[in-house]
Amino acid sequence: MTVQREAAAGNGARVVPDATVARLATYLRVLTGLGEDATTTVSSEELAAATGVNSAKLRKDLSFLGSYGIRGVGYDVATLTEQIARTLGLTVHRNVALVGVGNLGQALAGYAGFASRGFRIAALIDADLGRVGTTVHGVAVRNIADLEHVVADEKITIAVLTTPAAVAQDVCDRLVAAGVTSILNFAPVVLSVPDHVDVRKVDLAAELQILSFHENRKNGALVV
Amino acid sequence: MTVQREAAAGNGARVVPDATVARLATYLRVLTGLGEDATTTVSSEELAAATGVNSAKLRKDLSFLGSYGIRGVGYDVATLTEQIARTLGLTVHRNVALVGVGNLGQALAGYAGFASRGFRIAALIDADLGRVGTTVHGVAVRNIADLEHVVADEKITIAVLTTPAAVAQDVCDRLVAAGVTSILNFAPVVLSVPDHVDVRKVDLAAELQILSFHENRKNGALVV
DNA sequence: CGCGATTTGGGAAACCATTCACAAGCGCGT
DNA sequence: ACGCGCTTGTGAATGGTTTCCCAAATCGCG
Repeated sequence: MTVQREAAAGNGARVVPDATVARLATYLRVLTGLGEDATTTVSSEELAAATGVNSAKLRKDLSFLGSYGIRGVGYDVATLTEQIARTLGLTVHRNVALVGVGNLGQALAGYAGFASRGFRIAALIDADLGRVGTTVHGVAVRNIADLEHVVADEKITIAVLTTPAAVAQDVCDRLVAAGVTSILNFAPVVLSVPDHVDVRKVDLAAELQILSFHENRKNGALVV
Repeated sequence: MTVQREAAAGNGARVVPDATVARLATYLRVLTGLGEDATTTVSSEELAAATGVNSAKLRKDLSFLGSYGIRGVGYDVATLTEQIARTLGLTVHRNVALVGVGNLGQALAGYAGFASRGFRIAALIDADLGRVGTTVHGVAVRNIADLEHVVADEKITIAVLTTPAAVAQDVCDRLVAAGVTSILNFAPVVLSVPDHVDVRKVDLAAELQILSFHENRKNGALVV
């Protein structure tokens, strides 16, 4: 049975939908919390409540990873945690470079959530010579002139971009040329990159604007 | 013509799809940039290229706001900018409270992108008495004990939550009780709120995990 | 003043994601 | 050993989003 899913996968490719991937991280966080209590199994209903999704959606999401639940019982917390981590590629260690050590960059460099979930900020890079050579949260700030060396030496494939908007595309191009294949972009610009590079954008002002839209709707409904 | 859209809108309600709203902020940013050059009109093709979307999608997005384009010509930059701003509710001034003045909170408090797009950080709130009374980026840090007063006095409806995960739900409850109806949550927890409150979550570690998934896919394809 | 080049707006089709609904599987109690 | 209650996994239905495509509108030019 289930002929088409395997078939569509081709040589081992695309099976987990994007929307599912985006939720796996949340499931993983909640599961990790459950693992610290001595909880050994969860039902889809419980996990769904804790992660704020519908239980059918959760089951469908988990079914993309394989069949790790037990009918009548639920999911084993340890097994499920491991499978999600494996799917997300968190079993191999990933070094991350952060470029642009301004306010936001410094805050992210010290963000405990990165370290606690297996991402090591292996390099900080900045163009401001006043900052180069200083140490932020235990990591030395390197000169952007050495970007290519740093990326190669530390075997970095993921970069966090917190530079000013004006230089973001330039820095992005250099990162890509140096071998980076995933970029988390906080600069308010649309980066253009080759197909093999993934970019995720976090636009803080946009988030507030989206909230503003909904505020507007709430009030607008009253006014007429 | 177009009977059902108006009808579905009821007393002036829901017409712009969520996916569209999320992109409007990007369009607005690019348009603002164009306005500063002396560009007076853009075609959907040009604007689409600059914002990294498909031109058909862009036209459909804009058509939800009304019919502000001119066939054969394009969109007037000034008009379109204004219409998007109006749709997003950016014509009225919005005061924002930021709760949790740690590393990330301080960085966000100073984030130029908020101020430049019409959001004023009207209040900083923290529980650490060592921080209360200090000034960060020109705004005094208030005691969390006064949260309710601050929210009421400053007429705040939008809050940014950058507290530790452990207290996020408590703080959220108090914000909601005090009248906040939109929350931008950076704490890695799923907040539960009443229906009339909107929450948007920014999960920085999740973003890296999603990138990690794609890194994994890229390599996985090579290995087998 | 009419024609061709251009570009919007939107109907319709294709695609993806969510939700529903239930058969199949599992463990426990008897 | 067997049935009962519980929970998964997944087809099918639904809903939302994107893409395709082209008629209709506008401008500039001869």
